[in-house]
Amino acid sequence: MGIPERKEREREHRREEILNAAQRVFFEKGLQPATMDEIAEAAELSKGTLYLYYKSKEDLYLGVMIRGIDILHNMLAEATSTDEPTIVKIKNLGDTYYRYFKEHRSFFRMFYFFQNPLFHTQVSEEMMGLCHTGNQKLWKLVIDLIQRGIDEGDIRPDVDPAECSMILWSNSNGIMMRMDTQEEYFKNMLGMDLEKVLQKSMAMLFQSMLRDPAK
Amino acid sequence: MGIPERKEREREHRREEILNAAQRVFFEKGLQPATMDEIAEAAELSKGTLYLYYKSKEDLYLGVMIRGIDILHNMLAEATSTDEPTIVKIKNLGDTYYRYFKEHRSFFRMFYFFQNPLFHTQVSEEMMGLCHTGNQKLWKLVIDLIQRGIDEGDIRPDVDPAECSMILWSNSNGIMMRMDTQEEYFKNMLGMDLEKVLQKSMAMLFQSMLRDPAK
DNA sequence: GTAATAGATGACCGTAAGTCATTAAATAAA
DNA sequence: TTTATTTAATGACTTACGGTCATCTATTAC
Repeated sequence: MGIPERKEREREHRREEILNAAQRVFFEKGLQPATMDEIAEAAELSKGTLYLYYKSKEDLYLGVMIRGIDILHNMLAEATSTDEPTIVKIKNLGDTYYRYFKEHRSFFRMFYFFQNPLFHTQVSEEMMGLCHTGNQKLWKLVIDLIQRGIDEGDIRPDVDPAECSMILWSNSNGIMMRMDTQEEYFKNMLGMDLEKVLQKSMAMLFQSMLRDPAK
Repeated sequence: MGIPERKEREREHRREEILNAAQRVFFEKGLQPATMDEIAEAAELSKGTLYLYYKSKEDLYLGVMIRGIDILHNMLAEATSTDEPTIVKIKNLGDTYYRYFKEHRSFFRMFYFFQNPLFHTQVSEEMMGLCHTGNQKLWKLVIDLIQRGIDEGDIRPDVDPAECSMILWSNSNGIMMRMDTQEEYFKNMLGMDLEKVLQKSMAMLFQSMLRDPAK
């Protein structure tokens, strides 16, 4: 009796197809301007059908965002699976997040939203759970690596890995958000080259984590 | 002929009244859920009248947000108009922003929005200009103070005041955003006390700015 | 007292998310 | 193979809300 299995596969496939369509429309128009009718048309389905597969527009949005989280996680995992010293890998994390920002800008922008609690009022428990899982995987990856740096003696033992991750994340994210929306503004108003600010600030933060600031 | 003047005063007064109503409704319900009908009712006016005074819902939102910027600016200005040493004043900036976060949470949350470019599609040039002006005043206050710290010799001369402000802002803002939305989550998942993380990270950043890290 | 102007109103419009009765297709039963 | 049943898909419809505008009202000018 393979019918239920085949149906389940078909259902999964359709969910993916809908997500593909949603991704195209979201990336082209943005969350707010994208309409369910447009997504339905892109998916070559009726609007009603979308709601058989996803509870709400926000759920669709989160579905796409989770793809973005996975991509980032894969990039970070790859960047830290080399045979370089741990301290170099930690540096790689920052560079990789910046590369993600440059290469997957649309995904990066989606993270803005999730940040804002006012915009997930219609999200299903399931999607929220997936988001948290993905998020946790990201944090774990960074925290574990810093812990390893401590264990290996390159990073000061009084550094708290979780706190340290938070600081690195806040700094890079804050600056990249500015780069995304107001790069020109900051260039003109304050003569700031945000890319340089990012590099310098990350270097500074790394420096202050090191046991031996000579290196 | 004082009639035009009186009318102008009345118009200003009504604009303020509408903004008061909008603020009440936005603070109670949030931007998305708040409706123009509710604001009109709170202002004891018809919806059409709101549009005689403000171009759009987003303009109203920005009007309220600008109040929040002004409050923050006043708090920062006051915190740095003491006769303490400059280096202490810089420390005060961070503490004051945190106090703002605690005491004016609703205003702090409004800043999320402005951050997100997808949500000001209906904003008037005028309001946008006011926002930028307010924003600039904030940056100027911080940058000038850091410059003074350099001039007085407490802060390393190779520090770039604008870059430095950006780093301090990114860090504190990033952590406070997390505190706002996910304080419990980070406490439970990673055992992080975000308030402590904020204190420690700010201390660390100040430290690395100092000419003589002894103090 | 009347005309002209400015201010306020709320019914109305357009749009878009989400629903649901109906239809179509696929599977199971006879 | 035909009929019944379950499952999937549809799109017209409902609801909600931002924004508009012809109409009405009050104020000012003449």
